[in-house]
Amino acid sequence: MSMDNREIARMLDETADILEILGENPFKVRAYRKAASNINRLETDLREIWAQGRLGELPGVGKAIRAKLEEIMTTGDLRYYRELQKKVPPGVTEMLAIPGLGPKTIGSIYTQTGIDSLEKLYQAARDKKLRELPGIGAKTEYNVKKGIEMLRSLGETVTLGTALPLAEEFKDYLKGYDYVEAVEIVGSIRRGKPLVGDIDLLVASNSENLVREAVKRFRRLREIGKESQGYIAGKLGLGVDFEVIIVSPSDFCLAVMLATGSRGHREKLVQEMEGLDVSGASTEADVYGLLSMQFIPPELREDRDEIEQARQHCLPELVKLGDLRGDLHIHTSWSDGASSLEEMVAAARRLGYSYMAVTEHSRSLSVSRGLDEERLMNQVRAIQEINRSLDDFTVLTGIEVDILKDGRLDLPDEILEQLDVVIASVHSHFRLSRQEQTERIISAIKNEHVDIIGHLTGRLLLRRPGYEVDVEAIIEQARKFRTALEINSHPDRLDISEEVARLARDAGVKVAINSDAHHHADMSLVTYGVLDARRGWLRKEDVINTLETGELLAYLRNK
DNA sequence: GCCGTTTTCGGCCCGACTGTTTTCAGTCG
Repeated sequence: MSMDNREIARMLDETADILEILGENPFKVRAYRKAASNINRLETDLREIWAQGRLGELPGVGKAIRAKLEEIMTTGDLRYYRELQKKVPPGVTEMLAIPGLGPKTIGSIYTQTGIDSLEKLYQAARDKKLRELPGIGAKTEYNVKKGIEMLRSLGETVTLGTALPLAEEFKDYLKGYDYVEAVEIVGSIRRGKPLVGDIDLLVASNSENLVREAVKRFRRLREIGKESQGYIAGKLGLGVDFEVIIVSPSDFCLAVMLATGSRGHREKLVQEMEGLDVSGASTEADVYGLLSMQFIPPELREDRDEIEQARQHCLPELVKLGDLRGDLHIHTSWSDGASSLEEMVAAARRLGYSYMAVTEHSRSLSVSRGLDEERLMNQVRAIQEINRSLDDFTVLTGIEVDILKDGRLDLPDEILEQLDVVIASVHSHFRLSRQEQTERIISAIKNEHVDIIGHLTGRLLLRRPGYEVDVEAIIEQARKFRTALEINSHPDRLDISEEVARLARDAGVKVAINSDAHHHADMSLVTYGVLDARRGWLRKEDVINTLETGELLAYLRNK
């Protein structure tokens, strides 16, 4: 079987997981993780790089990993990885997802008890057996139980960041056949939900048998599941389920609409359609038109009040990717970014931006090589130097300053006031009480130099819930002090969430859609942030980085 | 396991918190 970059990266990452549980040299573990993350971000197919004999040129790929990549290229598998899996079964590495439980503890549990699945671990925790092991007490046992319950509640979902690129590749593949008249991604992916259960594709074709055969030849296919007339389901690489529904071209438009959902939205539509002949409609807009409604963008079809608003023709005009004029949250190799300042500027210009703000971590975040005053001022001078050589692009100075435990900021006001953009973010003390956490963030909001609050809740999808904060109180203060909230676009974060985004909008609080890129390739992740914003009903005027350079600078100065 | 205009060997990201202990290992960002 052939694996794509992301599957190969996944295999290296899982190798790192196992090595970590086995107690291997942490630097070796990190080497595998680094190689995996670099491969994940490649824009070129690894196979192509291999064909050119250039695998060794990839950063983080030395002699040993190159040999493993070559084995994957030629055999489609990796013996080293299979051998490691025999020592540490997949059910054991899954335990790494439990918050507070790390490789050492997992290794010790597994070697001492042989527990090799989340299910068995849960039973052991419930039966109070875990606390009998050395180094594990009642508290850890309780956290294990809670952690597994949290993981269960997530169900069998994957992030949009995993599913969407795969869905698009599938769609493009099927579109290439001349007997396929149209393909559309439908279901929750089309609506831009941050977590999705599977990939749903709708195909318009008069040759449903040929389409099913084509599906079976898709290079990302892993297994075929149910199959029937006009329908085929199964599993793709990365373990993502899919369903393909094939309809005749004349039924396509209405079928797309119904299959896009959500269920609640669809049910209301069907009610509206009763007694109405919509068979002549060739676009979704036509159908909504026949129902005397505005076209409802898929991101809004969540059965909130979109149908009512569409009927009254007062749906907002949602912000679009093309509205973004710049990115206000960027890291470079000055702190923990993987790309140089120059590479990030080049990437921003390729995206057609007019500006970007360099916002490194501040000194308290020493893991990330956070900047102290001196290095920050050196960077400001470097940025001024770059700006002198650019006439159609502005690099803004900035910082992602740490909000300390007591709500003070990690850098003094005299420094912050010299910067164009100040983002304040929480990176520590996640377990404060809701009130303490809220007060801490509010004191950052009140600082006159703080322009944006970064990733407000710190949530990581499928990994950890956000910390407890009083969102309403924060929005109220953000409105009062004219501080914007960030939509952190990383598909694992999408923080603030669509719900909070809509609350912010309704309160008149501005939002910044940022990439938080640590690598030049990650600047394009704003597509996910834009989906989040659209699901939060945001318009262009709600988003500060849709402003032109001059307008933005004026806005920041008036803050 | 990777990397090198300080090095082909010896570094590589470190400090704080948590829960377990009773002086510290493990986890996290």
